[in-house]
Amino acid sequence: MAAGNPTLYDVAREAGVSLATASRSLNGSERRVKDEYRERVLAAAAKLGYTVNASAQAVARGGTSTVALLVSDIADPYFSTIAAGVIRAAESEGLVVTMAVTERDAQREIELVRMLRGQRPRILVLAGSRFADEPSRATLVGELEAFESAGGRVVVIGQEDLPFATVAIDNAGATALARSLVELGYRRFAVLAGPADLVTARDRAAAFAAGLPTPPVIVHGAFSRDAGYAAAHDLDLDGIDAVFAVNDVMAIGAMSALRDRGVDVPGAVAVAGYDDIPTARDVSPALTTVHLPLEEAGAASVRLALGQESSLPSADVVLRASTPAR
Amino acid sequence: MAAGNPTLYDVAREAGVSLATASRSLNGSERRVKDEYRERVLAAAAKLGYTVNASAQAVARGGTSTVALLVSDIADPYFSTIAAGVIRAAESEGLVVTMAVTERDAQREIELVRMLRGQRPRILVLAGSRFADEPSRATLVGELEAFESAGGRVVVIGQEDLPFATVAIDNAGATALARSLVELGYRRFAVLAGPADLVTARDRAAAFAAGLPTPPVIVHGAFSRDAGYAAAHDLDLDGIDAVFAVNDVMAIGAMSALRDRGVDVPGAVAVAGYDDIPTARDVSPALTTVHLPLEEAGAASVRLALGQESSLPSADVVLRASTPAR
DNA sequence: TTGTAAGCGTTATCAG
DNA sequence: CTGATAACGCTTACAA
Repeated sequence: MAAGNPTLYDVAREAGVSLATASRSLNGSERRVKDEYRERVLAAAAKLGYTVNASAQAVARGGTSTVALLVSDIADPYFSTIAAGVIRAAESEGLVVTMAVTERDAQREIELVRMLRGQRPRILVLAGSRFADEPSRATLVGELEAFESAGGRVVVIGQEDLPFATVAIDNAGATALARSLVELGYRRFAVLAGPADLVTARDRAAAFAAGLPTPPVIVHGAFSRDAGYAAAHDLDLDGIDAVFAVNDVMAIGAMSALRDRGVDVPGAVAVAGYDDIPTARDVSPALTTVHLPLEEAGAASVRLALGQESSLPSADVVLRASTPAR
Repeated sequence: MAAGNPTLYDVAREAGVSLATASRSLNGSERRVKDEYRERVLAAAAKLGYTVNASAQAVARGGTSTVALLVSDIADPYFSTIAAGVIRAAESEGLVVTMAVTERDAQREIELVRMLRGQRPRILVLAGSRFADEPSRATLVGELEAFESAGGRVVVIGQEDLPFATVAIDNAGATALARSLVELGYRRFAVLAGPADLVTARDRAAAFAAGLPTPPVIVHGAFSRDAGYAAAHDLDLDGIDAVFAVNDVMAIGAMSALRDRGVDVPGAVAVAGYDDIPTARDVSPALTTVHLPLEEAGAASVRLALGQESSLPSADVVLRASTPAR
């Protein structure tokens, strides 16, 4: 029974009409086929279990209906939330999403862009912050420009550091957060700043410092939960009354480390993060953070690519129990 | 400059060879082309910025190199972890992943399977538990059988309730968990059991009860964090000393609800979950749960489809601070 | 409105 | 080992 898929030709034959008529009834633009034929075709298609061959369609039409999404790590809630938005918006436009993971490797990212280019997606969405002074940056930009000049649209979710349409993720909210914490009575801050050359991490750390009367202690590390844990584990807490991690997963890792060290949070030191991932409200104490409209950003990226302007909610400080008033 | 992509024909012309030779140098099977030609082709391709058109390739070859992945909700850590595994394994085989989201809607799932079938993926992975007595089940099975008889492979991640290759997710670990809790001294249990007709939820609740000397209190609801919160919010705690939620996100929601109610966890009641999602260890108290090898399951699904048998680690009980000895 | 036939970009067969 | 050329499944002028 390993039949292979029925083709449009099979359907046409079964329905007793021409290939063209079958095509028009099934996929072609509106109302150009006599109802009787159309119905016969539909019936034949159903009977044979026909599904259109998207590849053949793409070749014939000279383009696909897919959006390619490139993320750093799909298991990270930051990206999976963005992905959810991209998929939701894409589906509502009848587009299918193909996805790849860079693992924050710039070289790998370029290879993946090339591979995804091969799919001829309509839209290519790049989520995930870039590293400063990346030698391969020019190659990446060249690849993306080639994609656009061949008719594709690229959209970046994150910072405005690539010359393409971008859905901006607001990192300046860290300044407002810093001010809020100062207002609550905190004075001596440590910042778990992530990688020194990751644009997002750098921007957030800088924005946070900008909201402070005096410079914080800065600790670098990776951008992950485990790095947050490690940094907080080794942190010299002397005189520190609040820790700001440049993203929530680090902040949550840090809270775990402090707990394991026997440090009272928020009694001895307060903790704050950035992103407002879903679990931020479920850790104990619930995590103060800056809410980012990530799902919306994902959805906005495909709308932007389609030429539909849409505005994002702002990034708002969310004060929770991890930073009570002093 | 809106050139459109260069075709293989362009490359061949630029290199001064035939289409066939260009194809063979770039994609065809190994070593059949004189080095000089091959190099000329490679150079021409690089110069023109050629990338193979995957759709055309698929039409010509009669098949794609993609794996289609269907999940209930990509923002849920359970699925995003599985997705990470699928993507990792797929990439290592040179396969690209396309992905869609069912939102736990059986009708939608069928539509998506049809749409994904249109992409002619090599492999179709279905993650996400099914509902019992689904009237549309037969339709789904028919669709999947058609896919297989046309040469595709379907793999289900979850329970053995569909007649296809499946990577089993072990729900029986709930019995071991129950026994562990009894051994720790707990006696009166409440189970946040999720939807009564969701196979996974039902299996876990039943398996848990099977490990108990006396029947627990059962509360149904949705399978989400918010449902866990709601259920725990309304739960009659009288005489209850431990709550088991059939997945971690519910358990974590429940912990938040108990905290909001002013109930001491684990002092007054202990809480346990299932899955061992990454945040399970970061909530406070850290959550006792059953560890599931989700990433591995995702990766195993594509390996299984490719005929490479691979075994999964077992589901293990992980005792943490949310269930101290009584 | 329908059918014929010419592509779309690749691969694969089959002679040179 | 190379090069014409016929598929592959579908869309879309162009004719009828």
